[in-house]
Amino acid sequence: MIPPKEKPTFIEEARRKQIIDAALQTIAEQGYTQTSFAEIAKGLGITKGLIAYHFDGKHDLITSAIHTILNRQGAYIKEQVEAQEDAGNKLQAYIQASFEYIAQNRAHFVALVDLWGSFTSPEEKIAFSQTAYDPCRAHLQKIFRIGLEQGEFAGFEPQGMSALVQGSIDGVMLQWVFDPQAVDLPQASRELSQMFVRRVKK
Amino acid sequence: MIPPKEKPTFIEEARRKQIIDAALQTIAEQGYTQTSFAEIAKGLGITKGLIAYHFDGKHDLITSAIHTILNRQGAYIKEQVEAQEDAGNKLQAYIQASFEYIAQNRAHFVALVDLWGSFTSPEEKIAFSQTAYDPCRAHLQKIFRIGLEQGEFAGFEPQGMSALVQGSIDGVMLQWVFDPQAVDLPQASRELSQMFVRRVKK
Amino acid sequence: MIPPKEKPTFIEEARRKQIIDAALQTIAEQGYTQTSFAEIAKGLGITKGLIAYHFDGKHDLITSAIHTILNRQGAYIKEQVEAQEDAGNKLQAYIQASFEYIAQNRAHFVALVDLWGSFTSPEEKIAFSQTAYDPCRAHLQKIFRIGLEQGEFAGFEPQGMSALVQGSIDGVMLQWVFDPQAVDLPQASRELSQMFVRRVKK
Amino acid sequence: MIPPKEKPTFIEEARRKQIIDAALQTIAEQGYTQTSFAEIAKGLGITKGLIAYHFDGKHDLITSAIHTILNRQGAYIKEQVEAQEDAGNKLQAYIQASFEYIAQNRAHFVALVDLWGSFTSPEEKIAFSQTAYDPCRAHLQKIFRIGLEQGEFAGFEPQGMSALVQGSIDGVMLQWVFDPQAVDLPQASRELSQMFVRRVKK
DNA sequence: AATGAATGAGCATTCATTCAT
DNA sequence: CATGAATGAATGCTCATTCAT
Repeated sequence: MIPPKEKPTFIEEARRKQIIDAALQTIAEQGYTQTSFAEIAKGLGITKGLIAYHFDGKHDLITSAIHTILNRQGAYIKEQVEAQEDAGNKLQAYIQASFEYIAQNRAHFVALVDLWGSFTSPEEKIAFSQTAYDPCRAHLQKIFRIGLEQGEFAGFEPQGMSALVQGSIDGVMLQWVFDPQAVDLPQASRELSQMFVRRVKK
Repeated sequence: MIPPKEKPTFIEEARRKQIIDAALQTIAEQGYTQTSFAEIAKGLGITKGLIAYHFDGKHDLITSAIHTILNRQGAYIKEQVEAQEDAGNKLQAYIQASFEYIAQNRAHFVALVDLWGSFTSPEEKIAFSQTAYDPCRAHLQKIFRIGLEQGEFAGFEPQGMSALVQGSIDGVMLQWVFDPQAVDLPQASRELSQMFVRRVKK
Repeated sequence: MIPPKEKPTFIEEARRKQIIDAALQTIAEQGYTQTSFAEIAKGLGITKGLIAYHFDGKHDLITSAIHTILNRQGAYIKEQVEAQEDAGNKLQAYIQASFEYIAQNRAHFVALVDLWGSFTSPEEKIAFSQTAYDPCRAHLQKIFRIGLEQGEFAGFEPQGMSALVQGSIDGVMLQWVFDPQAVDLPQASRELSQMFVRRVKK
Repeated sequence: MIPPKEKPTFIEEARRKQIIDAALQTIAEQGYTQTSFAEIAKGLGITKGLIAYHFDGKHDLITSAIHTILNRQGAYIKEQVEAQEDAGNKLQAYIQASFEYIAQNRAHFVALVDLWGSFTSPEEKIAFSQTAYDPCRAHLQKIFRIGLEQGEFAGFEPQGMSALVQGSIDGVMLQWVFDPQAVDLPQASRELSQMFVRRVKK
């Protein structure tokens, strides 16, 4: 009897992480369409067969890579937000942490933007959208609800506002990802957090 | 004397437009990486050789498609902005026209997002960024300068603010492009234009 | 009733000649495999459709081009040989005229060498061989027979010797065609004609 | 430290040799322009992808094939020449070995002639010319210098004479390659070696 | 006589994937 | 675990050829 799912060994996990990081770097440098298994393998000094061995096809690798990026960023933001007590400071922390993480991991976001192109069907795109945006918007809504409940915020609708905040962060980030000289990121971070904090506060 | 560039014939222009539109539709439906000459040709009932005949390679087709999208949107926004007299209304018109055009041409923007993935080198990405963003940010800056000169606006720096406004529009649009049910576009349009108009007015 | 073969009009002949010359130049410059109808047409300022109109396919154009080269060279050599009275001088004239013509029309022979590659089947290759070599060897044999009959030449077999003379000319020419600096053509011409005249004379 | 070039495995080398031989045979039979990866693969019962796997593009395959031909012939000639003691016999051995090798490997030279057509730019042609001719002419010059130093040869200039000898061999070979019935190869071999030996001897 | 739009077959090349070792 | 040989489908692109105008 073959067990259907062995728990991954240590070396297995290490390899996967190593391959994902190499993939992200290659995608950031050369673009998704130019990133083949062979290209990733070359950068690691392994063979492309080994990548196929550790991942269940290209789709699995890409999906894992995306989750890695989003999880790391999500964890960083969560940490910063939880360090703040009141809702206004939490919102400010959310926005500024988002920009901070992006600024320190530009390659990840260059890759992420490219990876959007790896989804073909509308269903995949919607699934990716939910993976990427839903946790973010849900986090923002939670902050908004805390503020509203505690009487610190007022006069807006949490769901719509979460899309606005997240969108503003992403849109500004995008310009910077494409051309770092086009946007002054710290300034944009300050301005956006001020604007939105003012907007939602009583 | 041989003229270096004959003016294109009527049928030439019609075919190019037809192929570009088909390409945009196919990209929107199936994604850039799945969009081959064969796929586009199949949808049009022509051969892929004909596409190669009318375009100087895939890069030319993609570039032409991008310019088509951006030019059409730019023209629409310009028209709406110029219909307004004072700077505040111009800014509001810019934001709302951006969303209106996107709402009516979702496929174009689904395609546009995918086409980001068609650029491989950092140089190409920066070039694309400038093609896409520079005219938009320049237009916004012009509006801001008018408002500042006429004493209608005050207390901000036009260059940074233009990146913020454009980024907020794009980021919100992006969520809607990926999943139309995730964002209430008209509400986002109103909210954003109010926020930014308030921010820049004296 | 449609007449099977109209006699070619003046403009028809002029066009064919013009196209053949352009084809030879393009082949010499860019190689046979890089020489498309479109390339030839571009150099002439006409369309590739017109080439197809005047020639019965690519094979016809190539064949015509080869005949043009060989006829021109053959006529020049014949003229030089006939200007000489005795067989030894005729042989010398043949060899030196061969080199002279080649030296003044290098592009034609660059093209000719490339055109060998246009024949696919062994039958075509043999046919080309006969077209190219038979008249030359026949001409040489005629000179040899004159010399033998008049008692000027002796001690060899005309058929084999004609292949040797023609081969020596062609082989030396070939090195010069590939790299003009590799061979001193006038010196080779003198040396070869001296060697062969001595060999066949009594 | 990563070694820049691993030594090829046994199977790798065997495949390369197999593919090169099949390529030469196909080129000889059908001509260079008709010889596609698909055609070569079909003859071997493998896929064209495998050819692309073992060779770095068509240019690499062609270059390897040419070197294979020239190296094999060069080795054979060298062996025959070195078996002779004095310069006159070395020269005779060179000429006769050249013809012998050609006679036994006609397909290789049919292919070689066709492969001239695979070079497009003048630079490539000159490079090929040097690859093909320089070692041959250098070998001949070495023989000539030995003869001159030992007082066996006299009255000629080694460089020019080497081009003449090589050219005569190639030109006669060419007629035979195109049409084996057009030339009596053994007779030509004897005649040429006699003529040149007489010419260079004191 | 000449054009240019259109075709369709063919090309080298790329690449995720499979699998015996 | 890891390799490297092998596959086969797909891709962008070229080009001689056809034909209505």
